[in-house]
Amino acid sequence: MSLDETAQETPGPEAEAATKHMVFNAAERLFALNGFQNVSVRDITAEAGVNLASVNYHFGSKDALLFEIFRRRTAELNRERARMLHEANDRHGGKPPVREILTALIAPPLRWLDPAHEHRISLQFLIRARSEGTAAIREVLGTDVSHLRRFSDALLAACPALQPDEVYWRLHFVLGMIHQNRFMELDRLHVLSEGLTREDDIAGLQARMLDFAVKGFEV
Amino acid sequence: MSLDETAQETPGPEAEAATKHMVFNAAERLFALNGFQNVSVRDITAEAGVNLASVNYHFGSKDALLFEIFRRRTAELNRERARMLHEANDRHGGKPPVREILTALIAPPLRWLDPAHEHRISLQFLIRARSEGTAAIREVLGTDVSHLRRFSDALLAACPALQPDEVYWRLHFVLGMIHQNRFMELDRLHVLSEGLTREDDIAGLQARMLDFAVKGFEV
DNA sequence: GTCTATATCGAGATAGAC
DNA sequence: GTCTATCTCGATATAGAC
Repeated sequence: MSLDETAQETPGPEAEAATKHMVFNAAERLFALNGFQNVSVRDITAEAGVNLASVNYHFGSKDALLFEIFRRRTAELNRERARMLHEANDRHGGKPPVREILTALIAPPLRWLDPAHEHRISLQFLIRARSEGTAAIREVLGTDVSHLRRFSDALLAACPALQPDEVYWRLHFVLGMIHQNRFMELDRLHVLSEGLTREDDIAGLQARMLDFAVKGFEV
Repeated sequence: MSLDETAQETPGPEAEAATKHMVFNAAERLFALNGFQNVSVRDITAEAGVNLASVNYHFGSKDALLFEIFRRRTAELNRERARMLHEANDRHGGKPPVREILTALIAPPLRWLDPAHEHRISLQFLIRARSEGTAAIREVLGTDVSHLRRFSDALLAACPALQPDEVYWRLHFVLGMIHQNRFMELDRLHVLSEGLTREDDIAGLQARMLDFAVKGFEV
């Protein structure tokens, strides 16, 4: 009486949800690895082991599928970051130091990057969607900065000696460091360093990124 | 007796070269602004004001055209960087300090970013091609690290107190900062800072990036 | 060499049977 | 709800006229 088999043979609400999830996960994985335009609806449904029409039935269109993955993962990542920032606020009476703020910004995506983390591929998807995404995604990225503003405001408060534009620029630099964590760039680093860099040592990477970024905010 | 008109009406070797150049420039511009897959051969030839078949006649295929633009611009950028590194070597007896090395890495792409520079769009193209490019481009990027190695070697010599893997990671971070200079990211920064950041002040940006990066290499 | 017309292909979306 | 078969479109590439 395997639940899986039962679900597949007598499709009920669970089976519908299961199919939708399989499409979602297959699409995210393929988009992350090969890019949006290089992945066809046929690739996705084949990888998921479902019917060709599933994408349009469950999501409306390939574009809408991409957008829904982007929305969900962005919300998840931002939620983790916001929670860490909130906790840092609580610990420091509403005015956390730079290192704590940057930790809230950096730690969640790096946690996702861990080979043991279920969202390792989601981070690759998000970084890719950011540059290759559809017009709708670029729209959102370009105009909705409310999430980032929590961090820039915190940094402004933590760096009263700096000109505000300086703070924004340095935050911009840190974001560049975070976006550099695609498989492609990490592989290239591995080749360049001839294996010296241990890309799977996430704790070490986080410590290095934080040290680098925090130093950049000094003076 | 306009040379342009003559060239168009009696196509000679100059006209052929002119057509090829127009295709090259139109393609680079459209690829940089809209991405490779979103630009059709029809878009390119229409923008260039030439015949639809020109792309295949002069370059073989759309893929080959992309690769040729990538090759040419990469070579130009690397040449500028290598020259600056070479000059820094000359000024410091073969062992330049970190700031000079990072200047050689950062200054050329930032010069291209200047609105007054003829290669402003080429830099956008290069950053985009790096993430969205074809398999051939990713191949080159992933395996050919000879150009980067000149910089990592110089940094290793300039930072004897650091573990080599530390140096490679920090170089990786700086590359992330450089790749963050797409129009999209700069526009987003402009929105976030509510216009405080002056993205067209390239000298200021270079000073800020260098200060940030050099601090990151301290200790 | 250039251009028009077209061959060929693969994509996303969908109608209709079950 | 699911799946098969198909519609329709837009892409690259190319053959052949000039």
